[in-house]
Amino acid sequence: MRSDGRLARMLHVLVHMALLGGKETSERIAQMLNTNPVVVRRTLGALRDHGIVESEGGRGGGWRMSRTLDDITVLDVQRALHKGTILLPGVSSDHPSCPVERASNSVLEAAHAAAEAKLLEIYATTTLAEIARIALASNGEQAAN
Amino acid sequence: MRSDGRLARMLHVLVHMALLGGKETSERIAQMLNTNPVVVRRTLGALRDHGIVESEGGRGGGWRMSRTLDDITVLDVQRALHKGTILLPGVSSDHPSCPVERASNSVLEAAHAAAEAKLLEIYATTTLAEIARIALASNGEQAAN
DNA sequence: TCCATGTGTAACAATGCATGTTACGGAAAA
DNA sequence: TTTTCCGTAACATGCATTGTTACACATGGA
Repeated sequence: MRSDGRLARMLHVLVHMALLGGKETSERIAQMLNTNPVVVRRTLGALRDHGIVESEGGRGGGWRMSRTLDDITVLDVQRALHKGTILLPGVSSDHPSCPVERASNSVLEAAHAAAEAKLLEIYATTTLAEIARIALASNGEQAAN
Repeated sequence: MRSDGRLARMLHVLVHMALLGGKETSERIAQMLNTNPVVVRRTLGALRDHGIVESEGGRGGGWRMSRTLDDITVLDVQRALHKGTILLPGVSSDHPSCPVERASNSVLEAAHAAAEAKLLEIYATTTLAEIARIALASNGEQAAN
């Protein structure tokens, strides 16, 4: 299975933006994420469509938080980035009518559903404010990245 | 995140092999999985290295179960196919020294660890015999597929 | 009005991983 | 010796994320 670093990156950058408090350009955010501005716009655009951040074009434009860190959960960010389930069961569809295949798939699906429920429970109850608190507790420095 | 159908495929084929009771060639197993023999050898080879199946070369050779379905858990198969964790947190490593990135990663890692624990609990307590029972309950036919 | 500085988006290459496929070499039984 | 298997290397393929370039559009200031 392969990783998708977007959720981690967005948590990272959202906390930074909130701590910095103002407006940030894609260029500056790209530096925080060690990537380039297009990737930032692409990913932050999804968050904008879900009311987490706002963007402004033209000179003096950039990105700004729409809500406070208290009001954003990890699940909100996850939902903005991906629709559907987080974990995918990895079932097989070689012989859809085979009862053995169906039984194998159903067992895996049930297991993954249970794991996903656990994940959702944690995502839904973890706010970005808590991440900020952890970060500040481990290091007083804020604007660093 | 991306799918990996090997676990589902191996559960499928192992139950079939046990129900059929004898020895199967890569060719016949490939038909069960709607693929080709090389993929079967590649994947079953990992199970052989973990004592789940045995292989025999030459004329009349093929694959045979090393244990009964009661004695194989989903976790055993998972472990044979993949080393390490099942779910990967999808962390970021853009600025490893940044406390905000570290806090984000640690939250995600903790959440995934909890989800993985749930998954492991189910995998470890689900035997292939149970999958066979489910399959047989839904359809009396055994050798079909 | 012109220009500098932003976002928005299309288009494409690079990467990683599972999977599919062909082509061999080697082992064992008839 | 020939047939029938497995074992493996060496590719091609499909798909999703990420990186990159290019260009259209918006906005504020000189």
